[in-house]
Amino acid sequence: MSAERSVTIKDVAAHAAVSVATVSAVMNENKYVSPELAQRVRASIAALGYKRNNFARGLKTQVSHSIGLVIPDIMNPFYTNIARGVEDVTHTHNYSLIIGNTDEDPEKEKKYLHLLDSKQADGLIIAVTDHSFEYLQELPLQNLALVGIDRSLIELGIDTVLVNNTVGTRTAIEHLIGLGHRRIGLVTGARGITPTEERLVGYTEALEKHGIAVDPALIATARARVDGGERGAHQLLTLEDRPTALFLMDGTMVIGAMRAIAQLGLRCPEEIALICFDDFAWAPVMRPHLTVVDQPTYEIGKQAAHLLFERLQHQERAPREVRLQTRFIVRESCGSHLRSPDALSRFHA
Amino acid sequence: MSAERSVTIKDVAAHAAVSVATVSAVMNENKYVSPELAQRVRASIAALGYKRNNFARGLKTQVSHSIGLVIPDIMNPFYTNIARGVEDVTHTHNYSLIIGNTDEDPEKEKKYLHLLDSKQADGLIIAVTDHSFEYLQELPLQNLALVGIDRSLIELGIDTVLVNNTVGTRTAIEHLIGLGHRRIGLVTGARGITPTEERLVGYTEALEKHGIAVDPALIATARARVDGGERGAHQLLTLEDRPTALFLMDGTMVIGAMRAIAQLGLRCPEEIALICFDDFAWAPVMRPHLTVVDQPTYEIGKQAAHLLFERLQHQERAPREVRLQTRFIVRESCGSHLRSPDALSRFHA
DNA sequence: CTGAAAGCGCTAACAA
DNA sequence: TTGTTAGCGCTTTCAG
Repeated sequence: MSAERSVTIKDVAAHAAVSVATVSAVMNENKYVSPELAQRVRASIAALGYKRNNFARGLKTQVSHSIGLVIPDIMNPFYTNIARGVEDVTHTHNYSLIIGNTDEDPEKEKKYLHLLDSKQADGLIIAVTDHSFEYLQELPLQNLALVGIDRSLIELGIDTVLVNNTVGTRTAIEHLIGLGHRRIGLVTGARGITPTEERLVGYTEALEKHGIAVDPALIATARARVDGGERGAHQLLTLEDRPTALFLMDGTMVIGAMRAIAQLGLRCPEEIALICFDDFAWAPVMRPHLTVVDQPTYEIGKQAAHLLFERLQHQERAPREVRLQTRFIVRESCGSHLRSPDALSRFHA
Repeated sequence: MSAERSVTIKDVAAHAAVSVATVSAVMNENKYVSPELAQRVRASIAALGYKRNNFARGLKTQVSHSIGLVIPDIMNPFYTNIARGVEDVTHTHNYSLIIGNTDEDPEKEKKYLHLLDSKQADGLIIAVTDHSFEYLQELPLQNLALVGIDRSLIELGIDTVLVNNTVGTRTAIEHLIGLGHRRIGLVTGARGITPTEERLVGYTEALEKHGIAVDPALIATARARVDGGERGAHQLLTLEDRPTALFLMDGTMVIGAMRAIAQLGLRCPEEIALICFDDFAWAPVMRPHLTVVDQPTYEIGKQAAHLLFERLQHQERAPREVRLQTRFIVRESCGSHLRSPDALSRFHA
């Protein structure tokens, strides 16, 4: 069973009665070809249903017209949106997008990096699992353009796009403080990665600005998944002196937190206020409607892809770090509307 | 700026003082090579940091070790999970996964098909946008193994994996009927695609079985997105003789439906019962907790990928259609717990 | 303006 | 058991 010999550039040349060089020239539009010939060639291509072989092309040019996206988990809505953003611009460039989930496992990450490298991907957008800085540098990925997302890689001279985590967090925490909260619990994801550390800074800054001491007991570290959020929230909510508000670092964790709250028979926001990073379609349809620090996820992906294609053109351009703004969306879970009719009406507007 | 000439198999051969054929043989393990030589070759590979050029390899072998996944939208959790399932098995095969979103646009779909074809993807998993049957056949995709998901392609001799839509829907509708509902509204996605049509059959069967006439006014067709769900639900709920229950065909639409319900000031499930296809992490954290027809989405992706890799091995195997079972999960939005303490306790168990 | 021909790096006959 | 070599299909000088 062998598929019939697929049609090659030679066949097209023969059919159009020109040389292969001419066929190549019309396809690449990089040489003058008389209109008549060009026309004949195009007709032959259509007639034969010819499609250029990407292997042969790549072998010659060393470009694959594909880029990779390496992220922890596509099922996390944060990354899903990013992926969509990346994919949309990739598509407009007629490139293809290869996706790899690392599950925050450095080994898996390394494997993907090598896989994409051997596939001769032209570039890579990556949310590194931890500050694997040296590791990334050591990798023999010389020909691979890189763009980091979510975790800053600018110190490595790698283009990066992320959000202003510090400000986003500080704003939310100050809002809570303004509502009278003094014991504010924080459930973080993995330590050491940019978003966690920067948000921790925002948290600390907000507290200190208002003369509130940071209580380490109020900071739980957990897996950035539903179960992690549940565990982290549970841990904090079963403290003798439990917090009156909780800040979750991601949109999956907050689902776990709500489970923990329900399980402990607490009422949100009356007994425990709740704010989290990431907005999503169902946030407004949860009870209570979630107050969130929204990240422009789709835009992150888009910008990262733009940066990547830019670098593909201009290898030598200086590395850039793009900081996108978060948006604080007050709904109900922070308890604003309990004290301030204003906030509530703003939401319902 | 030219990256230094990358090391080739020739360099390795020279370094190890053997022929290129030997180097190739040890890498592919398809020929006997004496342990000493093999050792030497491996050492040279490591020493030189040699990585096989995928273009050259593919040009020769015509296999790319990559497959494509063409879906309407990765942001729909249904497809997100499928993608993850596909990706996981792709990864174990050391293949890479190329993703394309069609947005249900046949042109975009066609473009992706061609892109993947020209990239010489070894196979493709696809959720076709509509019954583009002839279209798919006409495509000169001879060398591309295909697997359909969600939409049945078995009549085209293409492996397919989907769920038992008819049974899933019938069960849910009968549950509603058992609860006393007689006017049950249906918000469908695009007509003509397998899931829509099969669920329509399930709906009809359930009604007819209980001697209830199908009222066309109770069936709304809409875009399978949040906004479509909202519009469709709104349309049905503003009928003079509005339904007492709503069945939504997908997990994004139901969010829209809940918005419509809230906007119309209706209480769910007291005034309007609600059931939808697809379960998701946040379904249990919505108020009311959503009663759903769960689809094993991750498993669909996994099975589809398995089918694809199987076909890659055995081109001639007869096409198969895999039907996975849905699971009816009673929570609160159907109103069961209002009438039946049993159902409620079952949920809380 | 068009064509001939030399590889790109690898695999797999075929020889030795 | 190992090596020689002919392409895979395309791009791109370089001649004409």
